[in-house]
Amino acid sequence: MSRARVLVLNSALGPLYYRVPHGMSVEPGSIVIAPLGPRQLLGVVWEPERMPSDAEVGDNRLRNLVGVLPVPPLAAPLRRLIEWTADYYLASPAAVVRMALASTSALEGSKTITEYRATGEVPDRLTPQREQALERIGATQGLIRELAAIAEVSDAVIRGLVKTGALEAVEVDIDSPFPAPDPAFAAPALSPDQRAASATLVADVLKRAFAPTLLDGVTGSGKTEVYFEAVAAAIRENRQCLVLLPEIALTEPFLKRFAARFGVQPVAWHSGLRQSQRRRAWRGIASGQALVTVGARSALFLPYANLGLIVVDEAHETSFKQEEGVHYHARDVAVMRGKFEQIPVILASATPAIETRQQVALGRYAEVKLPGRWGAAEMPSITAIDLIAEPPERGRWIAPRLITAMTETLERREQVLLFLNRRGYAPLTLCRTCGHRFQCPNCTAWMVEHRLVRRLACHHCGHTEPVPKVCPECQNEDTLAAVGPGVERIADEVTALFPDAKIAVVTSDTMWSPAKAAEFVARMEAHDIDIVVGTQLVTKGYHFPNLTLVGVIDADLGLDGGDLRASERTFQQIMQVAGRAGRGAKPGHVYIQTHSPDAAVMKALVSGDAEAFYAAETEHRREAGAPPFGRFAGIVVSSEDQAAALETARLIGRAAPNPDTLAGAMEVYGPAPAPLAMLRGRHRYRLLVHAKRGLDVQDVIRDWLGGVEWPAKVRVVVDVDPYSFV
DNA sequence: TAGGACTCAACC
DNA sequence: GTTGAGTCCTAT
Repeated sequence: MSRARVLVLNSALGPLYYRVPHGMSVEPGSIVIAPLGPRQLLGVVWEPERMPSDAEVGDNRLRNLVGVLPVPPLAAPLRRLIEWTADYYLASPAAVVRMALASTSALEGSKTITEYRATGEVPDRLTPQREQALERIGATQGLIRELAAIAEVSDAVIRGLVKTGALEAVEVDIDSPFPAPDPAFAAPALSPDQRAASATLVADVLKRAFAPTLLDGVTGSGKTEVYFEAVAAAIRENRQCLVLLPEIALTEPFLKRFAARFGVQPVAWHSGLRQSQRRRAWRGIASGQALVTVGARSALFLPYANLGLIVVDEAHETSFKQEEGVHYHARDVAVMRGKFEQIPVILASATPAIETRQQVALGRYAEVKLPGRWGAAEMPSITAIDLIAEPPERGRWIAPRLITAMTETLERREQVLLFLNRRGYAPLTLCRTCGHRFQCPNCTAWMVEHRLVRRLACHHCGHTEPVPKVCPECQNEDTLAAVGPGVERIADEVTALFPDAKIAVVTSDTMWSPAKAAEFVARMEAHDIDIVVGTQLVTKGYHFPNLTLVGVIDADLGLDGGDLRASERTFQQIMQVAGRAGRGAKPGHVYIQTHSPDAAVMKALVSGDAEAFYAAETEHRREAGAPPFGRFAGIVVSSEDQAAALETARLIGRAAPNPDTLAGAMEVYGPAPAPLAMLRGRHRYRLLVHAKRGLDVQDVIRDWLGGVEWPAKVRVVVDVDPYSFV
């Protein structure tokens, strides 16, 4: 009897055995429908020897597989990636497989619709409507509805023409193929530096071997043009490319840029796709027809038929770390996929993460450097404004020196960007009379006032409520006071300062779709905006030659919180936003407002001495045994029932392996209330595991948690290599 | 005594 | 994760 090991899409279950009925044939990777209890689930056939299994199940207990889906089996490299990801991030393989099978509709096979086209026959009875229809339709092929619209006649006229034989039905696949990018469409004139860099990357593509490379160059140095040459090389070889971007908001400008270089847009993959778009993209990717995919991190697990290159753009971005479900880091998983697929992986960044720089230092990743900015553009000057020595007016946030610079910039008819990484009007709202603060009912977080929509919003769970007229505590009217600045408040201040300037606020609240992003770009290019006030959404990927002044409202914002990467992140973020200034022929200027101009990170920004800053940061990490020299893992215990969460957290803490048995290679801190002690109505406690490099932390944690039992209402989540210490 | 809230074990 | 079975409890 033929049996198959199947990984069913059920996160709580390991692989199960099924009987393969007569006439059905499966192989490892086949996507199947498997019965499970009263239900039917998707599953993937797996090599029996590759997944740890429970006791063997006798033949008599096996149920028949229901069917095999008409799509290519998941290839071995992807199966290895799924195993590695599940293993490394302590997630269930099923949860990872789910990301690969991201479109259920695509798995059902091809679907056709009926379109119609003219046969050339003329009907016996040629009414004026019929004549008009045939004339206007010409050689067009389309749905009845579409043809009727073109011909400006009713559907009935078209159907009549079908009946007479003047139009004929054609079955068309609903998933039309993606147009092929043309590697020669608009090949740019590269600088000698760019040419040298791209030659290395192109050679890697042609070698068809695993080759991770850091593509390191300042903002505006033309990294995209350089890796586009590697993409072009892969296209010529008829192999697929994946370009990962840290945010959906960056997709739109990237699509345009890609189309300008290759003549057509690449396939986009992100969470905002419609079901039909997702289906078409998945099928194009799985068949190998879609040659270039640009996407968010979830594009990493798709079943590319013929992958030849992965590019991770803005590779230092922390948003590549998934913070829900499977807590994977897309940059690291991209490198692993490259290893399993035996293809090059390019990590492009102006401010590479210390982890990545360390891999280069160890010789595991190659490095390709681009020295200066492209063409005539110079790096912008960076000046710190000491907010203690030169404070803004009371209740204002923009210091006089920055206001002067803005005035001068606007007089030159150039554009200004003010950066503040805080959405809404003010981060805290309180009652002036009784001191009541508005807190989210579900989270340990203040409600943030959003004046544009006149609501208070929690940025963690999405809870919103109208701004009340009276204080809910003391019932006094009109006593609410906004504390601290958000982008909306800065926009108000700018309006007061420059009443004639055209101002745009750009945050995820105002730029929530690719269409909105496109609109913003168009307005910037048309100089329909003088001053942009934005969050980190505007710090990446955009190229506005007329933008010459950048003001960082609160450079200290990212430094508090005691995060191990706080300084590095601040440096990266400010370098990134500074990189928006002076990308054309005109020089750029950057002012960073700070309370601590003597902090190492501020000095590094002003002096431009990134190497010294990185060296010092790296040394700190080494001394602290922090990544990449040591490892962390978070264990977050949460429940709606606070007592149950605390109880379980303590139980897990008590069950922690004795440090002596691990020869001091691992320490456990906590449990302590997580910094966000309540999130989405769940109380949270956290344990932090700190391990030396070389210890198999995952294995230790698996053993440890495997020996502890907790009630079903308590959730325990392990975050390997955490980025968020919330 | 029907129905609801809850726990528990099995799912191949 | 989801389901059905089993248990206890309570409103009628």
